[in-house]
Amino acid sequence: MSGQAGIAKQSIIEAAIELFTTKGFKGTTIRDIAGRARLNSANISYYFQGKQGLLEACLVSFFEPYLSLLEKENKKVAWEDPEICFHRAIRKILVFQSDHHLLTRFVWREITIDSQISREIISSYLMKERYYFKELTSAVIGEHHSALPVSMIIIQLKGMLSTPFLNSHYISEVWGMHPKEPYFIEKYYESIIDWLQEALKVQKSDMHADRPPAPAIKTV
Amino acid sequence: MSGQAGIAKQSIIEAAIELFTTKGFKGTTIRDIAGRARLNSANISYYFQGKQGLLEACLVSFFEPYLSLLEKENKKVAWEDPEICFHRAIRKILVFQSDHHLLTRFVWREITIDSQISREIISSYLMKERYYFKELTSAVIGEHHSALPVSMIIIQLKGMLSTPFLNSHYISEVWGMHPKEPYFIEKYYESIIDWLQEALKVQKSDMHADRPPAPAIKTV
Amino acid sequence: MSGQAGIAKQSIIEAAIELFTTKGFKGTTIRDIAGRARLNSANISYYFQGKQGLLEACLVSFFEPYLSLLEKENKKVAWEDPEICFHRAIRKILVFQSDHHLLTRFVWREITIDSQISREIISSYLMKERYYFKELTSAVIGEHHSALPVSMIIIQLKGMLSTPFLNSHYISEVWGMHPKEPYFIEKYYESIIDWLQEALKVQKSDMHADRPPAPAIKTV
Amino acid sequence: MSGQAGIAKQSIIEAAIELFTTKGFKGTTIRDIAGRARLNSANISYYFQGKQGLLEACLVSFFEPYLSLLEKENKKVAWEDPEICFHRAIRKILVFQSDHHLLTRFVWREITIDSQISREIISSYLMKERYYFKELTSAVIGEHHSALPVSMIIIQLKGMLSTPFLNSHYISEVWGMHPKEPYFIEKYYESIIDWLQEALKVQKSDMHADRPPAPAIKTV
DNA sequence: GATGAATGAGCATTCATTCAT
DNA sequence: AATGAATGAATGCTCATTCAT
Repeated sequence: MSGQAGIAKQSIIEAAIELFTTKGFKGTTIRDIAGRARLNSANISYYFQGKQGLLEACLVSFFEPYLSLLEKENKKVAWEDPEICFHRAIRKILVFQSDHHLLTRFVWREITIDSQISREIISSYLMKERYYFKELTSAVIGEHHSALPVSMIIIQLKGMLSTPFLNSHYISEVWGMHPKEPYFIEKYYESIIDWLQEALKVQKSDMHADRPPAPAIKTV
Repeated sequence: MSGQAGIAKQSIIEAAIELFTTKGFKGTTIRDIAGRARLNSANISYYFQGKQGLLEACLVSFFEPYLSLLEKENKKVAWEDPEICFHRAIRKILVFQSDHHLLTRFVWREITIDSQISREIISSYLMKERYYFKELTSAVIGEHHSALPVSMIIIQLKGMLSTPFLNSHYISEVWGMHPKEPYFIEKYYESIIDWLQEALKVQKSDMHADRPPAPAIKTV
Repeated sequence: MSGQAGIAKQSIIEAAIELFTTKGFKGTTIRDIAGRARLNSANISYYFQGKQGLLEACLVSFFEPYLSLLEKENKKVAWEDPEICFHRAIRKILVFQSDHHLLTRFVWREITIDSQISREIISSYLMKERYYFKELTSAVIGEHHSALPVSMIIIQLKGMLSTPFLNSHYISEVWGMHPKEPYFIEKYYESIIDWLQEALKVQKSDMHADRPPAPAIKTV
Repeated sequence: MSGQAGIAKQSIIEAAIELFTTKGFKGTTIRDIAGRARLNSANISYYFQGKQGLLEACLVSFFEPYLSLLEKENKKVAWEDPEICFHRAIRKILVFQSDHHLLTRFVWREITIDSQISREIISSYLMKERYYFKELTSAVIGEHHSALPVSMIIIQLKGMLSTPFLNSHYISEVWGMHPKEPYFIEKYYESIIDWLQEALKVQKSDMHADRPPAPAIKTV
């Protein structure tokens, strides 16, 4: 019984992720979802207490394993080389996102909309994510100064991790392959590590000594 | 008359950008927009031939100056140092996006939704963007090989340029400032240049000779 | 088995009466009822062949004992003082309605709605009620004329008998007690009898000889 | 313009009253109403902010003139014979209810349902009604005791005034005429006055001296 | 006999759009 | 040019009912 219902719930979530991703949350009707899941639309309200509940279920199905993954790597720092842990965390995140590339695109896009998402839920998830990134970074650089300030590293890292999934069309055009393909993930992982090693490099002197001055442009 | 109408059109676009950004395109009603612009909602259909037309007007108001900017820097490569041009282009893009941070967030988010946007328009804009980025990159590295493949550079650059605007909440939390503030833009510009210089470095030998092997993780 | 089922049926009816009374028939869902009766909602369709059947069961549970009561008093007229019988009938009706004050409120309200009730059932019940009232009245006044025409007596009596239950909030406010309380029923019974005795008084001459003329008001 | 809209609003209210009365509030769909008013159903939300708003408009359209009528007669007590005022008030109420017999049936029925009506609105209207009835009664009996306690007079009066409209089918059967017909209203008015004069009769001794004892019936 | 899953019809409501003025 | 009234399609949701277990 609960097994039967579980299958229905799962098929609804899968249909929802696909449609939410391609058409947006607001652009998807529960009839669309029900049609794709080959169920009656009333079941969505029945199982998830409404469209909003379904959205939250989708978000949870992304954030729970995502943060659990980050937490796990964070704990290993205590007895393993922090840099190895950090690299492995990045790799696992890429693989996880690749395995759930639709959901990933949907989540990182939809949280940029103020409404329609219970901000409290999202805020707490993002706070945890930031915390884990910061801890991993700190563990690597220790007492030293890195080439980039920690806050900048975190922001850029976050951008790098989500970019392929938010710009999948772009990547298809440039690479002729979908961002979920293992080969792309592998290459992309390598390029992030390259950047990260450079960014985390311990500094001895003034960090921007030999950079040419920025061209002057006036802000409006 | 056309002056009066021009003012009305402009105030509609401004209201639309604000609301589209915070509530999403589908989540915004034309009555919301009309209310904020202090106009009757029938005017929107009147001026823009419907909500869809308003959306396209917003996109055009972003992409036209954005691509014009890129094109201009691209032309200068003929008689100026390509690297200077590239850096200046990056700087101008950041400043432009900062000046129109709401619109920027809206555009880079909304184009990840398949529906509701005339794909032809978007595709051609993005194709041009890619072309300019590729030309600038090629102009810098010339015949040589860079540390990163050109396609990877372009993807990461694109991610870096949009990340602060797509994750403005995140940046507020980490930096205690909004991504539109000049100080942030300045620092962020510097960090992109650092990364770009590293990425464009001309290679003599195998690029990944001394990187530790990636930890093995099986993809599902 | 039928004992078990009987208990279930009874608990459903009790829950239904309570909810139908406070929320109306249409305003009550069978899940509400099932929830209150601590049963699965499918049982209601099972036991009563649908919500409509449950409604009819409720109506029957009111009208059967109500009319049986009236019939009984009507029969006694053959060998007892008709006036005593009439008074006793009124008393019993008040007590019966007091004992089932929720059901009473529900029934007298719901039959004023044309739809949703099998009119035939209701009509035949009300016809019987009218018949008994008329017989009782006739038995008391015999060949004579009463102060009020019989038809008027019946209508006002009907109004008086149902008023306290249809206006229970009103009575709570005025009396500080619920219309189901014995003290109120007692006083109310007395006032009806006072009115009835006056109304049934045998007339010798023109019945309205000394009433002041009604103030003239034009009907729209 | 506002004239046009006024006509639409009025036709909606008229259709609503008719349908609410015969089918109940919950049993009436806004499409029913819109269909009868020959308008699109969206107009109802447009004009009345939803079905609930339409309900409230109907209630207000009953209670405002009803209470205004009562208030007016109440004021006249200062310089006219209170009994005349009371009788005239009763007459006007009957005429008003007769002129709006559907609305009357609907209102006096629907307020017996707890839900779906903003209780605060109703409560304040009923409180005023009670107050006016009490004032009129007190003005007539002055310092003396009436045959019936004031609270009992008010409750019975209320019942008498609403009974014909709540039991219109009943009256049709008994009288062969509809309760809205002037002849019925006239006769009914007379019978109320008869009862009222008896009830308000000033008492000299114990009021129930010669009434036969009530037959004993045990309450369950 | 009793239950939870599943359904389809129907609900109030929203919304972009049209149109007469 | 500009507006308020009016519309119809579509949406999320509710609910009585059915059915397999």
